[in-house]
Amino acid sequence: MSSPERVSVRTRERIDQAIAATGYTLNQAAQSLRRQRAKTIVIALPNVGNPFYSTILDAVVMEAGEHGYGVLVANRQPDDPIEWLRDYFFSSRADGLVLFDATLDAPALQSQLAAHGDVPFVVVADEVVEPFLNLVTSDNYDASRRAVQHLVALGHTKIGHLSGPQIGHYRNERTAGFIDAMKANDLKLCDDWLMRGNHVASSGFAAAENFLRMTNRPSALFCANDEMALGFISRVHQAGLTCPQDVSLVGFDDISMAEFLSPPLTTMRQKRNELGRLSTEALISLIEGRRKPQPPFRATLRCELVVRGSTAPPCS
Amino acid sequence: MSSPERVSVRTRERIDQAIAATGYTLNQAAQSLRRQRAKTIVIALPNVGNPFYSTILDAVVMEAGEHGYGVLVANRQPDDPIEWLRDYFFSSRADGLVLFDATLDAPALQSQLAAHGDVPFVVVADEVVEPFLNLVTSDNYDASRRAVQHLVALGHTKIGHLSGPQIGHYRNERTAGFIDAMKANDLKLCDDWLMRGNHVASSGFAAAENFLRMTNRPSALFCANDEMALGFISRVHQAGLTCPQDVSLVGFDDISMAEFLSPPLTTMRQKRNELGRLSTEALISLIEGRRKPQPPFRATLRCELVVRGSTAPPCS
DNA sequence: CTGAAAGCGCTAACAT
DNA sequence: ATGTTAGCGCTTTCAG
Repeated sequence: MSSPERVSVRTRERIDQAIAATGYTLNQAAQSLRRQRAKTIVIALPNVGNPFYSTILDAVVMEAGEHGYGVLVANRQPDDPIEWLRDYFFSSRADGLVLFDATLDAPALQSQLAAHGDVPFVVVADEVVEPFLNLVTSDNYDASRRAVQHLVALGHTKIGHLSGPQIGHYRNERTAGFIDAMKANDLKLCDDWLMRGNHVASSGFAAAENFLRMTNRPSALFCANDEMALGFISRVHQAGLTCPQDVSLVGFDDISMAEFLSPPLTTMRQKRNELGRLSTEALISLIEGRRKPQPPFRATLRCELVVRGSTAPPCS
Repeated sequence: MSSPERVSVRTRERIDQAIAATGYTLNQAAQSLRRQRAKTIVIALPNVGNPFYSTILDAVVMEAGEHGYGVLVANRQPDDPIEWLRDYFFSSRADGLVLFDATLDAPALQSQLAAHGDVPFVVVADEVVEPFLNLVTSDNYDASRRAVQHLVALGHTKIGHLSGPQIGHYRNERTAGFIDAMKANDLKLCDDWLMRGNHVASSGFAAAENFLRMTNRPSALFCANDEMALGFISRVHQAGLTCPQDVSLVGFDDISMAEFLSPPLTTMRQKRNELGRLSTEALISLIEGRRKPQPPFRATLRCELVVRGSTAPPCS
């Protein structure tokens, strides 16, 4: 019975009593079958083990729960990720998708899902993906500019960048922001100082090897995420140099540990809770038809610079 | 059709063709309803955001996926956690539970679930919970002893301990292992050196405040997890002391970042992947009746000491 | 080996 | 305001 209003108060009471007495619970499987709605969403992550994603997952689960939705985690992709995601929906296991993986070909997925009855999905990514997709993102470009600005304000002129990977043909927003900020400040972009990592600590470690071999080193580095900054500091310390005396470092994300690193990490905080909450809320509105699919849902969250010990004026 | 053998090869072929042609996908909701099986398990975590749990979640999702099971994440508990978990099962949303939260009253949950048709569940916890429950755990007691042994071997005699919280009336295995190892080595247990934290970095930070105020400080500290060790180091460095010169530190877990801390953290590695995989495998066996509920499934995984830079012989 | 039919528990539509 | 019924898509049983 879905219309509580259609029944008299007295009957309602008797029903409630019976429910309490017998311990009745609605059978979700039957309801799903009948309603063609699973009250479940899927969240697809490239890697749950990553502390950045897990906090978001937290927020997604919270928000979904408040709307009575369960959250299925889809962690890794087999050979054909799109095929695999399709299954969740065509088998009516789930009503929608929060996609945290720009390495998936979102437009292709879109057309796949549309072919079988338009499953709504929301992308959470750093890149500004196709404008017809629902997207929640941070102001990566602008945040990166502000990160550089912070270093410039401290007096740095020799600034390097450790970027994340290039995703498909999308513009890497953080790298773009870095480059434009350097140009805006008339600072030289040295090719050697533009390094590429893949968002894990070991790639920061490797970049530091590089850094240490340089004869002309930058006095500051803007890292595209905190984990790479962590790896970088690790190697630098190992070589007997110290941060921020020998090199200032700005990270990105503000993972929970950033505050407790040595030195505490200056970083651009992403509102990860908001990313998770907002995307889930939008998805559920879409599923329940409260929001029209056109125009696409778009949200950009502002990042916030958190100044800690890893940045200081240059030493020379 | 569930018995592929009952049909002739030729018919089978025709069926497969039809499937390919029409893009048929099995409707999970209907199957669940008919079979009274959701092919879904629930994983209950105290906090997904914690990097320790998220890696395990990773493994659980993997293993479940290989058996065709989906994984629902149940993150936080409302007022009555047991009531709330019950719902997943009585509403036939899920067939079993991996419970990563010893703060839940597992025996009470057990009886609740048994009342409504015996939902199988497996507990993953550090404490040795009731022997009639299915449990996957690490050899926490023994691992802690070995952690102390490592410090003793380096020449430490003044050893402190930063413990995790006390869960219900269970014995804190790591603290017990620490105490027994100290006794076995005829080392003095100083009350001041026995501190309590709650597994988050800030509690390690707070413990270090304490440490710094001591007139007679231990030369080494065994922390019940890596995050507390991180917080501890952070505060100690801030005070101008260094690790391991002024204090040696052993952590527990070997979270992915431990290797990249400054100094790299010596720690007891838990096989978190195994914890996740094994518990899920056992749960699915239980669900599918391949394993009999009696005797309970019990597994204890050995931890492994990973020696890095945060431990050294005492300096004086 | 194949076809037919009942029914899992629910909801929406219709009848009273 | 309440009662009845058909049918969601599947599996299982029973008949051919």
